[in-house]
Amino acid sequence: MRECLLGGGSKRLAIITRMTGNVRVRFAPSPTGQLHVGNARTALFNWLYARQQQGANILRIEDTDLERSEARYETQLLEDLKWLGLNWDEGPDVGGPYSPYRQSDRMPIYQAAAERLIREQKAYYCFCTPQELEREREQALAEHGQAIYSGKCRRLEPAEVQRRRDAGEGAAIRLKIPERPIKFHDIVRGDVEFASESVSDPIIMRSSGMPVYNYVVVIDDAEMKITHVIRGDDHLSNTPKQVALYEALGLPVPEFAHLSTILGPDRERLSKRHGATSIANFRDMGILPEALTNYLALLGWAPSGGTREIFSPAELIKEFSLKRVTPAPAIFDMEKLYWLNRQYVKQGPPERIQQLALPFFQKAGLLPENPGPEVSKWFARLIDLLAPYVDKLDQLPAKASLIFQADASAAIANPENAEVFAAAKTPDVVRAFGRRAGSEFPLAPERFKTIMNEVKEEVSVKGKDLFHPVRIMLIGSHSGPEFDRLIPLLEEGSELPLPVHVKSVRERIQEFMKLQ
RNA sequence: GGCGCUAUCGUCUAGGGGUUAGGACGUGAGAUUCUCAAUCUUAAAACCCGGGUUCGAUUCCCGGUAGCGCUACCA
Repeated sequence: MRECLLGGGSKRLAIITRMTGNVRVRFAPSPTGQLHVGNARTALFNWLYARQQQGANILRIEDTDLERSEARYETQLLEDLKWLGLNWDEGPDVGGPYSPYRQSDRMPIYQAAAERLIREQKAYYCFCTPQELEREREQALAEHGQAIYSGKCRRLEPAEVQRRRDAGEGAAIRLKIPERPIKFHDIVRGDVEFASESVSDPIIMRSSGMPVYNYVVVIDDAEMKITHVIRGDDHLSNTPKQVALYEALGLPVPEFAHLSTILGPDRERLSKRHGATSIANFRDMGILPEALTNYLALLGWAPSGGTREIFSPAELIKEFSLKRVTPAPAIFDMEKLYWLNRQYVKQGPPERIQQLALPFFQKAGLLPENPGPEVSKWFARLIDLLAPYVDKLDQLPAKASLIFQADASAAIANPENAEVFAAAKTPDVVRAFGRRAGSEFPLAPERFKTIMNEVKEEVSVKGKDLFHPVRIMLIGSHSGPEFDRLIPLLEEGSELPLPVHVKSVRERIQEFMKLQ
């Protein structure tokens, strides 16, 4: 498709865009740090809309801030997006009909457009120095409370401009903001209007020749034929300047959809100090990408009816609607994300969960780098047993300590077990069970049941008083999974070539009895 | 300070001129289980305040308040 699109010429392209409904959206991150949930949600909404409308999703890298942009962040960004399952049709890595897709590679385009605006007298050179501007701003603020550029250089005679330019005086380029209200439509917020007096003539080119964000974003969106600008609402106040730019350029203004901010529990904009906020953090915790996209979709959007919560990416594409996006800021609720993740861990295809869980065990040194089929089969059952106990995959190795770690003396010393040891019949149960099961290997679940019945008769205990001491002997705690599933795992694990030896039931009992 | 955006349970939200204001997370209680987790049932929990419009506002309008954003030769 891509080849035919590139090779087929503009006629072909026109046909394809018509077929695809013409919707073109973009996600335009700056490679200045980790991809963070707020931006990921913007990326998700763009992707959902593009896929639903069968339009194009474009990835553009906004790296005009050379000081803060780093190539490694760009690489990471692409990886994080892919991990989330958000793909793109045009971008710096895959190219596309509007290449290049990295702003630092598009400087001549910005330069040419700025020169055109100057020529058409829609923009002008501004010779004011930063110090002057600072002084003016303070004065304006004191006088009428508005820090608006005076427009001093706007009124300069052409001859003087020419003279100062020729003399080599540095100048930035400013756009003329028209003297009428600037209106635009926002899909999330409705009609928005800004009075002209509240919008300053913005600098579009710095005196260094580097273009400014609010300018390049418009040039790029226009050049790339973006039809819907879906982005964070921190850009809402910038939008009138951008609309004025589209108009000055004589280009169609796109539809806007400004998404509300995601806040931390303290109602402050979500940031690093709130803990895990980057996509990489969530991946490392063992949050599934589909759980994260599901949660993010629910932050600021709800299906009509508002009762369903669990949506696969395909279902989101089907149900999503920009018109149903809520304008109010939302607080990020880690607990709900965990709950959603648990649903995916429990209901997801077991092979997928095992595959995602494996690295956590390898990192903990509990499983080999290349587990053979025997080990894999055993591991699959281990995950099956443990999955209902966790919210996120990184909790799995700790939960598995009941399999991998058996420490009889720690079990005896653990204050949580004190109550069980204090029970009158506990020593009898330990002795009776130890005598019978301590020499058997492998212990079959049916045999275990028989033994438990015998112990029950001999000591005349039942329920907790019977089961708790036995469980402590086997896994060091009075609570844990049911024996039917646990015991075979221990017995089989003890014969497997694992980096950490899994003790069999017999070994566990013998160690425990020694300490009695 | 100015400009803009926002306002339903603690949180995410549905709804909308007349509703027992619905769902989910979390919390409490109960059921189940030898136990824990999971699961199921159940309870408590909300329309920011003041005016207007209206027979009737939580819903529409205006104002206030609060929160957030922008107010850079950052993005």
